This record gives sequence, C-alpha cells and structure tokens, in this order.
Amino acid sequence: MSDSQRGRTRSESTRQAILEATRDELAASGYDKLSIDRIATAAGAGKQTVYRWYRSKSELVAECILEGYVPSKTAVVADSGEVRGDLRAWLRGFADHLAQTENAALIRACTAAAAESDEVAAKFYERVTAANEAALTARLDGAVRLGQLRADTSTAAVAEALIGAMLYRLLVRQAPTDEFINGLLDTVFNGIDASSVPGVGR
Amino acid sequence: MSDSQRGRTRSESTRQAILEATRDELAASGYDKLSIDRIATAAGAGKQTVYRWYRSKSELVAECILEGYVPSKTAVVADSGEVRGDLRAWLRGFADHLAQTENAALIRACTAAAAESDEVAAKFYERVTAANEAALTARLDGAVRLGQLRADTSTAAVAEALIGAMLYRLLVRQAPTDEFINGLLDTVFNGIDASSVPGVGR
Amino acid sequence: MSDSQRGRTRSESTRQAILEATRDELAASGYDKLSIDRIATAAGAGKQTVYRWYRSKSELVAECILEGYVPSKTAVVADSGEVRGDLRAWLRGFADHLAQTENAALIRACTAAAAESDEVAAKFYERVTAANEAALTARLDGAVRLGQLRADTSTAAVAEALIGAMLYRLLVRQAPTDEFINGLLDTVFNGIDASSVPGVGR
Amino acid sequence: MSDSQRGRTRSESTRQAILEATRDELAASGYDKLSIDRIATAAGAGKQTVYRWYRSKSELVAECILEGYVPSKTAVVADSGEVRGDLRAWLRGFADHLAQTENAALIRACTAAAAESDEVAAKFYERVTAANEAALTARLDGAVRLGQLRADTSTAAVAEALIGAMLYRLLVRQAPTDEFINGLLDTVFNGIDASSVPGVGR
DNA sequence: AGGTAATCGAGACGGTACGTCCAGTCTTTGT
DNA sequence: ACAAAGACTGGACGTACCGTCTCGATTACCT
Repeated sequence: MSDSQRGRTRSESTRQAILEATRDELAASGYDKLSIDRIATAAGAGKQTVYRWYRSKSELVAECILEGYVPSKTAVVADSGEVRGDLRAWLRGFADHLAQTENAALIRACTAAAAESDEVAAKFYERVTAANEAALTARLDGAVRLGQLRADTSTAAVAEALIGAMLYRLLVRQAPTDEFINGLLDTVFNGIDASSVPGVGR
Repeated sequence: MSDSQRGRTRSESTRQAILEATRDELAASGYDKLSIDRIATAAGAGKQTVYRWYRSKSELVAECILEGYVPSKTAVVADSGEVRGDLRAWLRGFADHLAQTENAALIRACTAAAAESDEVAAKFYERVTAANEAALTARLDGAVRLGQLRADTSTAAVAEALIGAMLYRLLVRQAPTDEFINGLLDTVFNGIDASSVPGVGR
Repeated sequence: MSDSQRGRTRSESTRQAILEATRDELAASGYDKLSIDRIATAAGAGKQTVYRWYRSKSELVAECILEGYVPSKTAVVADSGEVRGDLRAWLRGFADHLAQTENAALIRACTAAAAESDEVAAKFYERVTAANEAALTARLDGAVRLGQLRADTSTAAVAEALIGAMLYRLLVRQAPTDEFINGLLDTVFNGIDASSVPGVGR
Repeated sequence: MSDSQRGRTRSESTRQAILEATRDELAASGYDKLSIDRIATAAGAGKQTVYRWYRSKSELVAECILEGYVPSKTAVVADSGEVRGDLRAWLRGFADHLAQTENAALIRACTAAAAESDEVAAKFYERVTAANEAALTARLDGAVRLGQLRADTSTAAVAEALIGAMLYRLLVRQAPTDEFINGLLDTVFNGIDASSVPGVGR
C-alpha cells in the first residue's frame, strides 16, 4: 500500500494538551485575547506544533468545540412521561450550566468565534444545534406519538427557538430565570393565538 | 458656572466620521480584526482623537451600536389588522435585511463584540432587544386588546424567542427561510400542546 | 518652509541606548547570534523602535561601527623621531587592544558582519581603514619628508598590509606576538630583495 | 575482532553530496543564512544524516573548508627563475579567482564562519594559511638559496602580510587591482627604509 | 488684541502577539 | 545500524496593533 507512514507520528497526546489549554484560555480570556503563544506554552508544545494541527485561531477553536472540549452538556432530555416538565427540567439544567461563570465565558467565546468565522459557525451548528435538536426531537417525537403534542409540531422550530432564546440571554447577560423559562414554555406549549386557549372557540 | 468651555471645542463631525469608519471596518473585517489605526486613518483623524472620545475598542463599538450606525432596522411592526400576517411580514423584513451580506457581517460583528464585552452586551441589549421588543409589544398588545391574542401572552418571551431564533440562524449561517419563519410562527401562535389544537379534545 | 515637524520627535537617547546594547551583544554573542529582541529589551526599547532606526541587523551593526561604538582605537601614531619604533609601538598598542577578549570578540563580530553585508563592509572600510591609514600616512609622510623613508613609499600598501596582517591574525586566532610584529616590520622596512641589504652589492 | 561492521554502512557519497550542497548554499546565501534543512534537501539526505556526520553548522562549514570544497586555489607558486614576477603572477591568479563573484562570496562566507567559531578558525588557518604559506615558502626558500632574496627573510611574515592584505581587500570589497598588487610587492621587496634604496647610503 | 488652554493630525514610544522559519533532537518505517 | 522523512521543543524573525505620549498647529474662550 502506498500510504505508509513516513517520519515521526504526530503526537495525539500533544494535540489533546493543546485543546485542553485552548479551552482553559478560552474560559479565562475569551476569544479575541486568545494567545497562541500562551496556549503552546501551557500545553508544553512549540508554536509550530499548534499551527501544524490548526491553521488558525478559529480552526483551533472550532476543533475545540467539535471535540467536545466545550461541552454542549445537554445530550439527553429526561422522560418522566410529563413532557412539559421534562423540557422545563432540561432548560433549567441548561440555565444552571450557564450560571457557572466559566461555562458562560466558554460558550460566549465560542459564540464570538462562530460570529467571526464561517468554519467555526459550521462546527458550532454541527455540535450545538444538531446535538440539542436531536435530544429535543427524541423527546418531543415520543410525546407526539403518545398524542400529548400536536401531530404537526415542528421540532426544528421549537429547538431553535429555545436554543436561540437561551443563547441570546447568555449574549446579553440576562440570566435565564425560572420566570423567563416558564414564559417561554407557556408561549411554545400554549401558543399565543386566542383560539389556542383551551375551552375557547367552542 | 464652573464647567465653562476652555480651549478648542471637540469636533462633532470628526466623531461622526470615526463612527462611520468603525461601522465600515466592522462590516468588512469583523470585530477582532478591527484596527483603531485603520479607523483613525479612514476617518482622517488622529489616533488620540479616537481615544479621546472612546476609551477602548469595545466602547467604540458599543457607541457605534447605540448611535444607530448599526441599524436594528425593525423599528415598527405594521398593523394591517391581521396580527399573524404582520409578524410574518416583520420577520421577513428582518430576514431580507440579513440577506444583505454587509448587514449580516455587521450584526455578526456586533454579536462577537457583545460576546467579548459586558459593556457592548449592555448596549446591544438596550438597542436591539429594547427596540424590537417595544415594536412587537406595541403590535401584540393591540391584538390582545382586540381579543385576537390570549390575554396572558408574555410579550417578552415572544420577542426574545423570535429575536433569539433569528440571531441564532444568523450566527450559524442558516438563512432564515420562509419555511423556517412559518414554523416559528406556527409554534408561537398555535402552541405545540395537543390541547391547543382547535376543535380537538371535544 | 515645508519640512515642519510632524508627530513626536524621534528619541536620540533611545538610539544611543540601542547602539550601546548592540555593542554589548556583539561583544558577548557575536554577529549571527545577535538578537534584536535582546537588544531592544536591553536598551529598554520596543523592537519596532529598533527597526524604525535600522532596517536590518547589518545596518544596525554598520551604524554601530560608524558611530564609533566599536572603537578603531588607533587614531594616532606617536612621533618620537624614530619611525620604526613608533610603528612598533602602534602595532603593539593594537595587539594589546586585541588581547582583551571583549575587544577581539567585537572586532571579529564586525568582520563577520562585513563579510555578510556590502553595506557593513563599506562602513567598516570607511571607519577602520580610512582612520588607520590616515594615522599611518600622517606619520610616514613626515618621515619621508625628513628623508628617513624612501620617497616612493606607498602608504596605502603599507597600511593595508599591516592592518590586513593584524586582522588576519585576529581571524585565525593567532595572537600577534612581538616576534610576529618584528618580522612584519623587518619585511616592510628592509624589504626582502637581496639588493636591499645595506652594504651588500658592493 | 571487536570493531566488526554492524548495520548499514554510512554512505560516503551522501557525505560528498552534503558538502557540495553546503558549498553551494555558502556561495549563494552566506554563512548566517545557511539552512541545514535546505542543505539536507538539496543533498537528498535526511537532516539527521547531516548531524550524524557533523555535530553543528560550524563544524560542517569547517569540514567543507578542510575537504577543499572551498578551494584555496593557490597550491603552488610557479618558478620561472624570476621570483618577483612569480609572486606577481601568483597574486594576480588569486585576484582573478576572487574576481568570480561566486568564489568571493564563498571565501567571505568562510571568513564570517571563522570569525564566529574557533573551530572553523582553526580549520581555516590549517587549510588557507598553511597551504599558501607552504607554497610561498617553497618558492621563497629556493630564491634565498640562490641568493636572490635576503637570507633573513621571514617567510611567515611575508605570507601573512600578503594573504592578510588580499583577504582584507576581499572583506572591504576593494578589488585587488594590479596597482595595489604592485604597491604591495614594492613594499615587500624593496622595503620602505631610506637605507634600502639601492645605491644610497654608501 | 493677547493670553491661555484644550483639541487637532501626525507619528514615535514600550509592549504583546502574530505567523514563519530554522536549529538540533527524536521517532517511525524501510533497507 | 543507518537512511529518508518528518514531527518535536524552543527561540528569533520582521510586521501589525495596542494604548500612551509628544510634537507643531489650530481654534476657542477669557481676560
């Protein structure tokens, strides 16, 4: 076979160390104060090695997200039978996660990175939306099958509205209070149209 | 009074030129590649003059947003009597605005800036959410009064869900299609709870 | 007049500090291990300031030579009436100067710099040869006028032979001993041609 | 026997290729821009192979000189019976050699290398002075024996004065003209002392 | 009208980080 | 064991900006 190994094999453990150092820097300093020098030093690596793996700051951050060094944290939505309560619990779990300053800083840094780079944006979408939407979809679809939710529910719309609202709150430094979460759930579950009020329209 | 004017008066027109140059740079290069040097040169100003008005990069960007050099574009929601149609029109208008690459780049840059700086975040919230929420509230409250919408509608929740979803789409480079907008409106207007289906539950 | 001062005036004292730091580095580390970073730090200057004054390492070294931070040390040849003794004293003075390791390192570094760069070579010639040749010429011409030396003496040839021999010795790490100096003077004063032996040929 | 051959034998032809590549780089780029990477690539060798033969850049250059890849060019001084003419021819041959830019660059690079490294200086002396002095000595001694030159001629002094003067000219980029060479020979053959003028001093 | 003082464009200052290049070492597969 | 290939740490390169400071040259108010 022609693709035999030539030269020293690239050190996977160094790569891990770089990603970990990046995550720490990201949480500590934010995206645009990231210093490749500092990351390399913290990882015990040469600067060139960082650049060998990742061609730019944004690619590095993107990989950091994708490899899960920035946890999306919210892989599954519990299933207690009561779908609204499950979603509330999930959103509160998300809110609790963001209540940790370090986590908040990390995700904000990723947001900044995604805003600056198409590449990071793609990874961000892939990791954050896809994962969360999958989790939500799994739970919502079950509820739809049981007749607890409308058959025409657009999972994608619900997922993006919820995630979007949470990230927006994170961005503008408004902690997502229980009140806010309840308002969100009321809107999404009940709808706002007058005809959607149970017992009305009969 | 003691704060009488001494020395040369600060040139308001230079300040305008700085803000305009900042907006252009922001759209062209994004937040973390902003260069005060370039801004000053483009504005025909000295660097010191920039710093005399704004103490830092983030303060400059914040002011840029607040002064409306970054337009929120969506000051009012039309009132045709049909509230759902009005919201659809408003969201489509927003989507059209973002379809212009320059506008999209500009708002993404502001997003990045807000992610990096509490100060910018505050101004961003003040300008973007407040303005849009006010516009939505004005329209929604009218509809509530006419009995077209539920009395318990949480305007804030609706506004943040809609804005959040739109910004999230911007962030992850998914253009907000009509389909997406319709899904969003269906969710928000109809709700997803099975009991919210009109004519069901009888 | 149109050449009015624009911007802050360049700091002459910083320039001096840079040249001094360069000389120290040159003596300590030699030419190709010169580090602009270290020079800047030692001079308490930013790297950019070094590059503002001198576009390259070689230009910096050249200026260092020309400004006399690398002393040619041998400005004048004494005049005791006895020209051969005066030259011997001058050569011994040169040898003593080179016996100091720091001085030797410094001149060797300049030699290396001159070898690598036309620009430095020009300055080196201007400063070292010109100065020494002038000193030698002044002394030799006097002796010629007094009839102590041949009228057809080529000062330039003598100067370059002496300086060349001394620098060559420095280069190959052969200390210029008294024996060597005497051999040199014998050759130059007496000549090697058999017909130049006094009292021979009769 | 204990020094039996173990493993693959070191390739002499690779070593030659390395030295040739070094000479080419030296002539093209000078000493301090030498790149081991480039040399290895040009020689079709691995970097480690270079370091297996030569422990450092300066040792490599030193060896390059010693192996004659940097030609001293002037192995013998012709013997036509007329010693002054022979020396003139030899010096002119040297001058012609240096007139080739590539040769000049090569020797200047070696000079720089010698200035920076004791090791290279030793090899330089060994190869350049020793070889030339031997050539000059062979010729001068013959002339002394024939009574053409003074019996007390210091060959070493003559050799170093001539070589030193030529190298100094190379260093300061002053081509050694016929005029210069003649001045040098006049000085060395005739001497400068008034008493050395033939027919005078009686 | 003349003095005083803050502002202006310009650009040098000490620094920090960039992304590239190279030195010298280490590791892998192949000969 | 040596060879080519190439990844490794470490460190210097020359450039670009940062935010501050210093120029001479404007304005403007205040005697």
